[in-house]
Amino acid sequence: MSPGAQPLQHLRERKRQLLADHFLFRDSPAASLGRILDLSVTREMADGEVLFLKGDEPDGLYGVLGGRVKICVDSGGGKEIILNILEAGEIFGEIALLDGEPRTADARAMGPASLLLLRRRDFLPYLERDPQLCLHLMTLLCRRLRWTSGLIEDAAFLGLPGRLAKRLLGLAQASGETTADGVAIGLRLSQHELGHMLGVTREAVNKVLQRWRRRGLVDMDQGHIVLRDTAALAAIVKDEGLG
Amino acid sequence: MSPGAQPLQHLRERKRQLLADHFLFRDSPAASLGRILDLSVTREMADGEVLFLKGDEPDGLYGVLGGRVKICVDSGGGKEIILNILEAGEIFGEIALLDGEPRTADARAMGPASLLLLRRRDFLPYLERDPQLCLHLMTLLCRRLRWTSGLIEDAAFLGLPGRLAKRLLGLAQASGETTADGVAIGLRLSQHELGHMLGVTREAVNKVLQRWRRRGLVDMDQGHIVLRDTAALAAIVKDEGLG
DNA sequence: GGCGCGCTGTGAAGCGGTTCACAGCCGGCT
DNA sequence: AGCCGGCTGTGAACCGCTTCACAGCGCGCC
Repeated sequence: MSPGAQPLQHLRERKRQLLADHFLFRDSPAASLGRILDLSVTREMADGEVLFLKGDEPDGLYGVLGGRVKICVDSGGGKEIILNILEAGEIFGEIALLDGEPRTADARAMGPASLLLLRRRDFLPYLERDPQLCLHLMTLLCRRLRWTSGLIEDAAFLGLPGRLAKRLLGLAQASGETTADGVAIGLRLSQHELGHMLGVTREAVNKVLQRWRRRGLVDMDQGHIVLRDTAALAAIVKDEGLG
Repeated sequence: MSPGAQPLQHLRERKRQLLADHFLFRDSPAASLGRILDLSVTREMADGEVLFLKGDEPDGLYGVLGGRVKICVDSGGGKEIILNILEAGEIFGEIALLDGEPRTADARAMGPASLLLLRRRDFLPYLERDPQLCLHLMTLLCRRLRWTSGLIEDAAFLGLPGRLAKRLLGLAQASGETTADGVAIGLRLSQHELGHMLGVTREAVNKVLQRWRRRGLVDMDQGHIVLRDTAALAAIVKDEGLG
């Protein structure tokens, strides 16, 4: 169980698992997977360490072997928005991989993390000869596009309570565990970070959560949030949706 | 010059031009282009006519032969956001083409328009055997992704004046003509539509524009907007960016 | 232990944009 | 001509979120 103490064979096996389990490489034969694996590099990151910054020249495609990575953008004046938080098993960085333009956002480790890197110059030539993989990559891009369009819609149509409820429900689905009291969100997120995800201040998030706690919709315990009434939260999203 | 009176040869030629000029098919040999052309269908639209709605099953990839098409989303309660306005020569609808999921937004004609349609079932098999085209399609998706990420950033970091200035400068670049007074925006957009592009009300747009007109930054004349001082507008964008 | 720091909780004041209400203007239609 | 509908211009009231200010709490670190 103790990470870092594993021999090299295990590392390669972890990398293989990551790729094999991801839908990008679902249809790749074992031989191709092996060749891709040979091209891959690993990188260990400390808490808060920067992987790349917006504007950087792209290096390649990343996969999360362990830990979490935050994708975010900073305005000059201290403001920040968190576009996404990626967990083990997820792959990111496709945009700059494919078009070779500078990165569109920052990536930093949240807590220690270990990553897999497929360098652009190694991977691209490979990609050109694998139409199946191309198609999967396009599906991935489509997913991202649907996700970002969704964010734009939500920002335009929902108020803070609606967006917060929607996000909490999403987090619960992605990493929640159901208990007697309701669904506990696995991720430990500060209210500050929640605010950054929604484009509002920490205080605004707090006030909504407090209101909901008094009404019994949620519960908070040292940073962990428990959704006690997911139906009511879903209703808040829906109500605000109709203007 | 009179459209609609053209013989069929000219129509096919217009379609060929659209495809050949678009960067998606830049590297396609003439033969492939001909075959794709054979698969394509045209469609004439009246002002305001609906091409498809959010949630519809996808039919295929569209190209604008003439006129303009508005890509937008409606909330239940009358609110609307305009995600994009596409002009002749542009191609859209790739997301649903590629992943086969329901459409993410509505598309309607702004004024009469004529379109080209490549049906999904005809085009997809073709695509699978053309890795070069796949790569270009991915580049297109990347561009869209960069565009939508930009919208999210702007919404989070800029106030209304910043977003408006940025959008006007963008429109000027895309369809502006430089005159003695400054850059006139070719597109005739109502303030209502401008508001929908920025996620604010028509009144808010008006008040900002009036302020700028009094300061000599812009001029308005029956719906046409002239940017008289693009440098000052760019400065507004930049200033708010570090806020 | 005690100190400091980062997170949480809360209220007061301010502001940006909405909503509502109304007036003028232009173009199209009859 | 006269009317009507859609766009523009403008002010007043309202509201949601920000900003600022401060207090408490838990945890790690010296």
